Amino acid sequence: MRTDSIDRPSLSACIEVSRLFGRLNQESRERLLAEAFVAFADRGEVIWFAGSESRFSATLAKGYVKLVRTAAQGTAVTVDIAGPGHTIGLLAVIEGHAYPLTAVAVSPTWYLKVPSALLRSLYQVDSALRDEVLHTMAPRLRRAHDMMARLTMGRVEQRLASVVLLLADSFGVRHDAGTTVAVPLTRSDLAEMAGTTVETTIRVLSRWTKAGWVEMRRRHLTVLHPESILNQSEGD
Amino acid sequence: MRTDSIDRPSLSACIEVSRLFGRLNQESRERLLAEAFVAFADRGEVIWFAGSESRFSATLAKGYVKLVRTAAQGTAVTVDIAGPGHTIGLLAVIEGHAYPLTAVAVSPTWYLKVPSALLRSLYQVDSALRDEVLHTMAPRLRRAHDMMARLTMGRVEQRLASVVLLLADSFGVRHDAGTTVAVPLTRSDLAEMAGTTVETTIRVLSRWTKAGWVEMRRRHLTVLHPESILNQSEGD
DNA sequence: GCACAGCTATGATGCGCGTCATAACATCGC
DNA sequence: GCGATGTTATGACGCGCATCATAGCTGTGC
Repeated sequence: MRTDSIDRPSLSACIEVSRLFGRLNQESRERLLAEAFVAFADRGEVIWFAGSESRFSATLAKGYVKLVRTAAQGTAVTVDIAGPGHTIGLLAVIEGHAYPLTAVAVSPTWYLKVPSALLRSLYQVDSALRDEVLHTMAPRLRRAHDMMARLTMGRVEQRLASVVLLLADSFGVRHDAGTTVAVPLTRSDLAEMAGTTVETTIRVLSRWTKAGWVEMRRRHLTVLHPESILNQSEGD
Repeated sequence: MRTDSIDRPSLSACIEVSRLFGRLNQESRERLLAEAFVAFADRGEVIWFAGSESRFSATLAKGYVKLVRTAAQGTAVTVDIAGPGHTIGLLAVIEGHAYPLTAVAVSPTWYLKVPSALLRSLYQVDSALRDEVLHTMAPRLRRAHDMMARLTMGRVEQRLASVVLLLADSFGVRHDAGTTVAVPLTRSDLAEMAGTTVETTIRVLSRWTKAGWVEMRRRHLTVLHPESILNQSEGD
């Protein structure tokens, strides 16, 4: 089933949800409305490839995007995930570099496509935007360092736990029983993030399911006992 | 042997080598000269702990500092290394957060200590400084993503190779025979960066030494055949 | 309905590397 | 000089997890 264009958000809706463009001054905002446009990427579709010239940034309105680093031999590692409100490709565009990472939609995604020239000129003019850029970079750097630390040390089970909890933290929807990760991820996606294989990921997740710590339907993961999945490996 | 205070660099020398403060306007520069001061940290000394309130940033003049994340159980992971010209603690100070990482000197280090209040006020006033901050963050984020990818995938031997080559690239001194890493690192430091144990690191390095790919004296590592140490694991 | 692709699941096998020894050196302080 | 501490080095053992193989399951297109 294809996502209908009925879901298509308006230009201004895209700007609204954005942390980056949300507080733009009137003039900048109008330029954005005039020159930026809304685009769509289906699940699995590549928005841009690592190494290609940066022509635009993408501000996500609906859906989720994984940022992937592909190694020489073909193994791919997901180093970050972006959701609604996030802007990706920002640094590459502003600094005029090629995209360092490949961006792939993990769910049907609507996003605001801002041409490089426009973004750069807005960046020059609007000092509020400049501050916002820094504010969006800081947590990303911190997340990256955090994940680096968690990934380099310890058991695979711990690493998976870290990944799952980070996801629940960043994109979780809390309800009575637990927290459901809003991003629709396959075991393969999770494996790619934790730096392990699909098989091991499946094994660990079924173990957790049997223990009643998580629940999984389709591509949606619900964390019931965060402490348990974290401690199992630490304590033991 | 303690590093003598004879080596102590002047305030202006510290500012000179800095990428961040190098192009400051006259007024900002004078404030810096008036309110910042030079400090020293011996090898192994902690400059600040993760989680503590950020009171100052540090601009390195001589020596090297590792940025470490310490996990709950005590295992430490080095997520970044800074050398002369680099400024650390920047984001924490500007955003008014606690330091996210622990900073430890890996060699006798002289640095410029810039109080938070001063840095923040300079940041507000001087727009050139603001741009520089972004320029210094971008490569760090890229490096972090790069290392994340390399660390999550593959053999320990590859990961060590990545770490060593990154070091040679960032802090290498080229000469006829090869590239010598300027940072004095122990096997334990390298292990901490590659996410492995000291023993394995030693084994791998002796293997490389026997193959004639690297040379090591004291804490100084020289890379002779970069391609070999990278390919051994990939190709095989 | 059927076929096909993508995802989930489970079991057998082997080896990479973490863990636990033990010891030779180097470096520093006294 | 001496011992204390940190660093480098090597060997034995065993488990965790990647790899390979196989199969049930779910959704999508014809």
